[in-house]
Order: sequence, then structure tokens, then C-alpha cells
Amino acid sequence: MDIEQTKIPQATAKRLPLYYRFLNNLHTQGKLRVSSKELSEAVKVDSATIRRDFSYFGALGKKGYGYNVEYLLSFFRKTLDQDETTRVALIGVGNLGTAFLNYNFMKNNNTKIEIAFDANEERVGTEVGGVDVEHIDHLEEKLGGISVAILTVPSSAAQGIADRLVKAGISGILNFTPARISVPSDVRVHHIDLAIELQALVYFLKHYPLDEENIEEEE
Amino acid sequence: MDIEQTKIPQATAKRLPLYYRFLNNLHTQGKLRVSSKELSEAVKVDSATIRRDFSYFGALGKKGYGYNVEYLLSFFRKTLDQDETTRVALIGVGNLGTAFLNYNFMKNNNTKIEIAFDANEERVGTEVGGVDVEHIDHLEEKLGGISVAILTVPSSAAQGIADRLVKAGISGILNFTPARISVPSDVRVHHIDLAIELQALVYFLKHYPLDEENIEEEE
DNA sequence: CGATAGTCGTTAAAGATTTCACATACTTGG
DNA sequence: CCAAGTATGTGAAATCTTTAACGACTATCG
Ligand SMILES: NC(=O)c1ccc[n+]([C@@H]2O[C@H](COP(=O)([O-])OP(=O)(O)OC[C@H]3O[C@@H](n4cnc5c(N)ncnc54)[C@H](O)[C@@H]3O)[C@@H](O)[C@H]2O)c1
Ligand SMILES: NC(=O)c1ccc[n+]([C@@H]2O[C@H](COP(=O)([O-])OP(=O)(O)OC[C@H]3O[C@@H](n4cnc5c(N)ncnc54)[C@H](O)[C@@H]3O)[C@@H](O)[C@H]2O)c1
Repeated sequence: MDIEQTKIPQATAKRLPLYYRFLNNLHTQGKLRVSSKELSEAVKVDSATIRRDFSYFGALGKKGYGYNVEYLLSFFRKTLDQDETTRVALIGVGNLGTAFLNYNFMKNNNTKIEIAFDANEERVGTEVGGVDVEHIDHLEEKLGGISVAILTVPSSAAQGIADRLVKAGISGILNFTPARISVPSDVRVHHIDLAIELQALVYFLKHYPLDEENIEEEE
Repeated sequence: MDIEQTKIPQATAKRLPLYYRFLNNLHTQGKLRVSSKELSEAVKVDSATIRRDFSYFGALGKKGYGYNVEYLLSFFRKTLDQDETTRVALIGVGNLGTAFLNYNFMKNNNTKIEIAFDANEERVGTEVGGVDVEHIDHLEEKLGGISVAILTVPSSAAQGIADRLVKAGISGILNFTPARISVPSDVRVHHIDLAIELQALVYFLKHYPLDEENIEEEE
């Protein structure tokens, strides 16, 4: 739709949903205005970074005043396409998949898991968190134009399912399996690797002692 | 312990567990050697980046040959402290917490969830995934020197629990709640925000069309 | 044993992101 | 309506990260 703002840095883009959520909180609390400094304390992002981020979208604030919460919120709602709901499919209704289905991503969020698939006959036909679980054999026919998938199958099945998703026309996959899947270059895959996140935290604790310098999260 | 290699870039440090896992896979498959190019295809990280990453630790490979899998693996095992197990506590045995407890982080991994806490009387006293669930009121006394915590409580409880964890001497928190918690500067918090990851993926799909340029994951 | 192909480690360049710092312009209270 | 205070938006610098390119060295094959 808009082809103008293609030069927003990826780092900025990743922070937008975070800003959006906190602006929502402020709005709910009845706050009318907010400064980059206040927002900085809430989201733990440097205030200069916040101002820079916002400035990619133009002059959203007012000097000497800050930002109007309502205006900023409605601006980001449009920018993040919060008005239209993105339909999502989830593949693999196991431990992790069940947790996601039971969680209501719609709160503050424009994404909705509409359908789930699993290979386990006992799961198929049940409803988890209000979402029907279909058999994986019917993936292609039941996907119905959904373009985003959450992948929570065993890692051994990941590549096979990814191939089928791609053939079925998916454009984005949120991959929770430890497998690094290969897809055509026009399909976007984001990996969330929980075991690695935990290991990385442990590594940082041992090798990057925090203090004076190296502040990341502070009181 | 080692105070020499403090200058390893954070970006590199985050990739180490990933390398370690894939080296383990290769080792299991009986591979004796691997080149940065091969590894690159497996982990989807540019081969120059891999060589650069490894080079921070010295000359681990051999020109014209590549890397010896066994040697590299044992080197990273030491570097990542895979020999000693890191004990972890989990707070909040709900949807997400239960999924983690049922997952065995020990596979390829030096971290083990040893104890869990919840406020819900029905949960307390049960065992989930082989881990005892204790009452949150006993957090301080039962934590027993554990220094890493996974936080999967409702966001409204996050800051309160974090404060108690800090007082109890925790040094790292993996925070899955949408709340941005405040802790003293010597405590490390990593946020994993699943709703944001999903929103960000959707945003990227709409605003950063992949193709020729901008390749990230390809066949 | 020499030629060829392969691969590392690294220098240097490019690219991305964060942070500083301040001119500018708005707000507010008197 | 002015003066003091406040907070933006951004040029420039600093920092961090990735990528390209290639000299040096190894393995291997004929
Ligand atoms: N649970 C965790 O805490 C955790 C942590 C880190 C990584 N992971 C990764 O997330 C993934 C899911 O983990 P989990 O604990 O939920 O596993 P799980 O075994 O509980 O669930 C996997 C589900 O996928 C289904 N399945 C298997 N093959 C399938 C196929 N071909 N098509 C469709 N469905 C299929 C299974 O029936 C099962 O319901 C795994 O790859 C795991 O490594 C999980
Ligand atoms: N489930 C998901 O897919 C998902 C996705 C994104 C974010 N999250 C976030 O992760 C967190 C956990 O999500 P969930 O779905 O597992 O929620 P949940 O409600 O299923 O689980 C929360 C658990 O914490 C316990 N609890 C509540 N107050 C507590 C306290 N003071 N001390 C100890 N335990 C307490 C509850 O008894 C419950 O068992 C939430 O903050 C949620 O926003 C979850």
C-alpha cells in the first residue's frame, strides 16, 4: 500500500509493537501526553532512540510538550495495521502449541490463531482455546489463504511441514523448533529458539558481568 | 574465571549456543570435519560471520581443511560451560510455564529447571515434568542459591516477583511477561515477548517484501 | 612432488544502530 | 505577553555488526 516508508530501520520496526503496547497502557490509564523520557523509562529504551524511531514517521510530537498519546496511538494503529486482523495457523498442538492456543493474542493485538493442525489422532477434532484442531493431512485444503504460521512441531518434522506450508502459499513462519528451516527467498522465517535464549542468558551472566558500565536494565 | 575474552561482541555471544547445537548434530552424525561454508548452510549465518565469530577465540580451524568437529565441540563445551549444569527456577506454572516444565532443556543443554513456584493452591504440591511446584510464599527459603529464573506469571505480578527474586539473590531473569521489569543494574533481564514477535513478523511481511534483495532464509 | 582446489584468519570497507548534544520551538506561570 | 522551563527532531559522532576480498597455508590427486 504505502511504498514511501521503506527506509525504516529494522531495529526500529521491531520496537514498534512494543511502543504500541505501552501507548495503549498509557491511554487506558487516561494519560493525555507523554515525553520520550517517560516512555523510555517504561519500555527501557533510550529516549534518544525513541525520538529517532518516531522521527522516521515524521514529526509526531511537539517541542516543549511531548507526544499526544491519543494521536500517537492512532498513528501507530494505522502503521501497524491494527485495524485488520491477521489470521494465523498453528502447526503442532503439543506443549508449546497448546500454551499459545490458550493465550489470547487478540488482546492489544491484531493477530488471531484461526486454525490448528496436528498429526496425533487424539488431538484432531478437539478444540483448544477455542480453536479447532485439524489433521495435518488436510493442511493444504483447510489453510484457506492464511499467510502466517506458527510452527511448534518436533524439530524432525519442521522442514517437511515448512515445505508444505510454502507450497500452500504461506508468506511468514514463526519457527519455535530448533531446526533452521530452508524456504524460498520470498518467504520470511523468524526463529524463536527458547533453549538458545536460556543458554545465552547463562553465558552472558558468566562472561559479561553487569555493573556501572554495561547497563541494560536498571532501577 | 577467564577474564581475557571480554571483548567478544554480543552478537557473536548470542550465536554460540546455536553453533554448539549444530556441532553436536554433526558430531552425532559422525562427521569429522566441517567448513564454515557447510556450517553456514546449516545455521543460516553467513560463512564470513562464522569465521569471524570463531576467530575471536583464536585459530580454531586449519586453512584448506576447515574445522575439526570434535575439537571445536569440546572447545565450545568449555567456553559455554556445558560441563556444569546451571540450575534454574520457574515462576508461574500456567500455560507457558507448564510447557517449559514438560520440555527437557537438558538435551544438548546445561540448564535444568530444578524448582517451580506458583500462587495457585491447586498447583502447589504437584509435580510437572518431574519438577516440584512450591508455593510462591516460600520463594525465598526454597530458592537455595539458584541464580537464574524463568518468569511466566501474569504481567501484573511480574514486577513484584522480580523484586523478590532480586532480594533473594537472583542474577538473571528470562522474562516472558509483556511487562518491562525494573531491576538493579547488576541483574540481567532478557525479555522474550511472544506477542511482539508475532506482531513484528506480520509488520515485516507487509512492509519489507522479501525477494532478490533482502534475502534472509533461502533454499 | 607439483599443481590445483579448498578454506581459514584477517584487513579493510560498508552498513546499521545507538547515542550525544543542541538549536529550535512550544508551554506555562506569573 | 514575557521569561523560564521543557522536550522535540536531527546533524554528527560513536559504536557495533556484517560482508567482501584475499594472502597464506593445507590437503589431495595425478
Ligand atoms: N516446550 C518447550 O518448552 C520448548 C522449548 C524449546 C523448544 N521447543 C521446541 O518446540 C517444538 C514443540 O515443542 P513441544 O514441547 O510443544 O513438543 P510436543 O512434542 O509437545 O508437541 C509437538 C506436537 O506436534 C505434533 N506433531 C508431530 N509431528 C507432526 C507433524 N508431522 N505434523 C503436525 N503435527 C505434528 C505432535 O503430535 C505434538 O502434538 C519442538 O520442536 C521443541 O524442540 C519447545
Ligand atoms: N501463553 C502464551 O502463549 C503467552 C504468549 C505471550 C505472552 N505470555 C505471557 O506469559 C505469561 C504467562 O502466560 P500464561 O499463558 O502461562 O498465563 P497463565 O495465566 O496460564 O499462567 C500464569 C501462572 O502464574 C500463576 N501466578 C499468578 N500470580 C502469581 C504469583 N504472584 N506468584 C506466582 N505465581 C503466580 C498462576 O497461578 C498461573 O499458574 C503472561 O505474562 C503472559 O502475558 C504468554
